[in-house]
Amino acid sequence: MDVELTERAEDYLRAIYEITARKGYARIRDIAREVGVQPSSAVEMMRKLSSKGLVNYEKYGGVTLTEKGAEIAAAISSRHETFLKFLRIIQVPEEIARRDAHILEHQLDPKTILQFSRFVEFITNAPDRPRFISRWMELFKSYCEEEDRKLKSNNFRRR
Amino acid sequence: MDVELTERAEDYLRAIYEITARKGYARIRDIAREVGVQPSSAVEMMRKLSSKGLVNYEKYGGVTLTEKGAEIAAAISSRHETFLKFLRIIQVPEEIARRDAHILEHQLDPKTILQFSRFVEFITNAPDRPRFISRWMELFKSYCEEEDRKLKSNNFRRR
DNA sequence: CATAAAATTTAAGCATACCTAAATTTATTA
DNA sequence: TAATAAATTTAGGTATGCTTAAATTTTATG
Repeated sequence: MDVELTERAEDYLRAIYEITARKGYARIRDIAREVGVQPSSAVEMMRKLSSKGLVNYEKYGGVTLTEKGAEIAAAISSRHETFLKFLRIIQVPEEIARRDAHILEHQLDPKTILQFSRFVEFITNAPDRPRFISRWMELFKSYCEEEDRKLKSNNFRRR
Repeated sequence: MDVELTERAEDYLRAIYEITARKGYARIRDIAREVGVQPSSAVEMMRKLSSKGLVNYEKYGGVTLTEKGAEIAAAISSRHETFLKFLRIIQVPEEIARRDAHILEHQLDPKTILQFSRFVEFITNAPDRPRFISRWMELFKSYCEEEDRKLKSNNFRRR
């Protein structure tokens, strides 16, 4: 039942998932742009994903996800969201967070991913201790700002 | 000044760093075992790292890190420690944490790594708020245990 | 010290995934 | 609708990093 996927194959799947969510299907060109490769590379990967039954791909036709492909892509996408939220919590700037969430979403042990998502859940939704949590976030943010100030003044001294 | 390294090259550097810390030098066999490849693959990588001036390598001789190599390896190793500590904080089991720290130590943006280490610092060393922090850890741990109990009883019901 | 065992290296090959350039197909527009 | 433009595909290559098997070198032992 389980399909072995390379990190890169997962990147392509998530890309297709996001594009099809927007416009119903994905063209080779869209996929290539999203993943950051040349169209010929995207074609190559479509053949592989198609042979694994994860995408519907016909030469010169639009690409869509099969049921199996969509299921896997949704899981990847959900992991992605978890890591994005997590990076925001630890105060990583938005643009960097978006980039690095892509890296985190691969390879980690399911248990690790589970713990990441519990952390996010604990921080954001902890239902009966909101004051405690908001205090945590507040303190961590102040701590980071203080550290940033230290960094800046160090840089200044070095020049 | 900066050297471009693949993820894999970093793995080898850290392996050599750890082995030499233990016994002063590393043999091809040690490196291969540590990285989890065949000796011939390790030889191949030694040639590359040597050509970049990161390791001292002579055919049939022990491998050591150059000054530059040691500097880079130390940075990688420190990142590794940060992620290991982090995974422990979010209650990832030790064995999995050791494995996944290797994955996290690559590719992430320096700012992201900085924020991870600040988080660890904040949780473990926050000097003037130890009661608050130990309370945080305690609460998060309870939360995870509760969730684990839920998982178990769900599994039980499904059988 | 000769020889057997162990370690290392070389050689040849494979898989992934990327690229450019040329060929082909599809879409657009004059 | 014919010609041109855009998109896609194919072909041929490259780089990384891995493997096994054979050759070589080093180390250990009878």
